[in-house]
Amino acid sequence: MPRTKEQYEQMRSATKEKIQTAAMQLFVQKGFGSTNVQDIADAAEISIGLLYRHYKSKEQLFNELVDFALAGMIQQMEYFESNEVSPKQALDQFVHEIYNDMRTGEQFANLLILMQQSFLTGGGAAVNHVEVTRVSEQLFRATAKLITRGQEQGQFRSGNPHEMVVLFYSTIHGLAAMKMMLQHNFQMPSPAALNSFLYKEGE
Amino acid sequence: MPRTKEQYEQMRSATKEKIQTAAMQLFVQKGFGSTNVQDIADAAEISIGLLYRHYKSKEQLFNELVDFALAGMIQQMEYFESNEVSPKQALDQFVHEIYNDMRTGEQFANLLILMQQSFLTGGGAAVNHVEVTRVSEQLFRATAKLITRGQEQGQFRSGNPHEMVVLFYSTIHGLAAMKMMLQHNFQMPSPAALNSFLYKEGE
DNA sequence: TTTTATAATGAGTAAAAACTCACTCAAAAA
DNA sequence: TTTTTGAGTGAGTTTTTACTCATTATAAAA
Repeated sequence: MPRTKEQYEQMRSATKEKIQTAAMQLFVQKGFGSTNVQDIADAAEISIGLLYRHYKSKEQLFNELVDFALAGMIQQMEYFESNEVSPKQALDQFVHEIYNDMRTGEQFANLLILMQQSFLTGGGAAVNHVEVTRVSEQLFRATAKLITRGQEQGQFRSGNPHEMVVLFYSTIHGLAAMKMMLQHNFQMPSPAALNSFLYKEGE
Repeated sequence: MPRTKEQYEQMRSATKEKIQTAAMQLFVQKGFGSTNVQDIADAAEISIGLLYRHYKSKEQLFNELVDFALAGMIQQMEYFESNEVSPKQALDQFVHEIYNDMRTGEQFANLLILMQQSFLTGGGAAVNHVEVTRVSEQLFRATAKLITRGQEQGQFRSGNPHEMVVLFYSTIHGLAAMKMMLQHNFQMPSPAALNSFLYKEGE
């Protein structure tokens, strides 16, 4: 006699999405500690009570968002490890995706900032922190292998692959931070500039 | 009959420094919102009361630390504008300082992270935010001029100077963030790698 | 119109955190 | 030994914020 299972399911997932969107925005904008649940509820246009029907704590909500970022990293890592395309193609694609996303939106930048915040958040009490570190290391290793292969094939500059990986992700992460700070004054550098330090001149 | 002015002054500045050191550490480590004044007082080995004799609020303390970072940026900017050395020398020196600081300590990285946090902190209520943006823009402009001069003198790669500046500072900032995240797993890339995208091959 | 299952509400509560203030402490000189 | 002055204290107060729960709203079907 009441609504169907599917209807309820649809309602729930709709509000969950509103919460996630609002929370992501606010956590990135103000930080975990300076964001309060009332703000999140207001931004999502729901009541605090409803927020707590979906997440048992502010921390759990934050963790779920971090998990999205982790899932994205794992997916990227798996693609790098699949060897479907050449190292240069793989990194060009990756940089291109980032470029497009960061020019037109902020999805990607937000996930990176959130990831960084997961290291601040409690100092120990919060978050799976360990999981984040583990996945990051995996992605770094996968990317280093890619670079090594690229060097063997002769398209990439020589240099310590691990060092190059750190520099690569630092640059991307730094761009996300700059975008957040400079807002509309931020001008995304071209993909070519972004990975020029990886490739030999002219490649 | 009590202590001299100088003695009191010395006592005050000693505790002030303890507060600043502790606060810097904690703000960078846990973020403004997740750091509480009790923690800061404990880390500085003083009472909360004494902390409030030096700073009228947690926010004011944070702002003073941000001001240190701003002062550093202004100093750097003035050096860039003084034209005491060639563009390449100026940037090489700068990168070298960063390299040394980030290999052996965390002073520099901490200031950058703090700067980023000044954008999160209240979302508007807190911090001089506007001041930070203004000084950043000034430093960016000064650095862009330096790059332009370097290009005219033929040592620098061609490319949009503003774009190169954004990439340059993004990379540095990203390295600071990486250092904070990876902790002892972080391996600082060499100065040569760091600014290779600025210079022509072989310069 | 009534029943029913679950979404949605928000005042209320408890815990945490920012901040105050009446007091003690320390050491130099009278 | 006493006086003086400002540093230093931390229990206590106020404010903020995370979280609860008794209650209401909704819409499909009987």
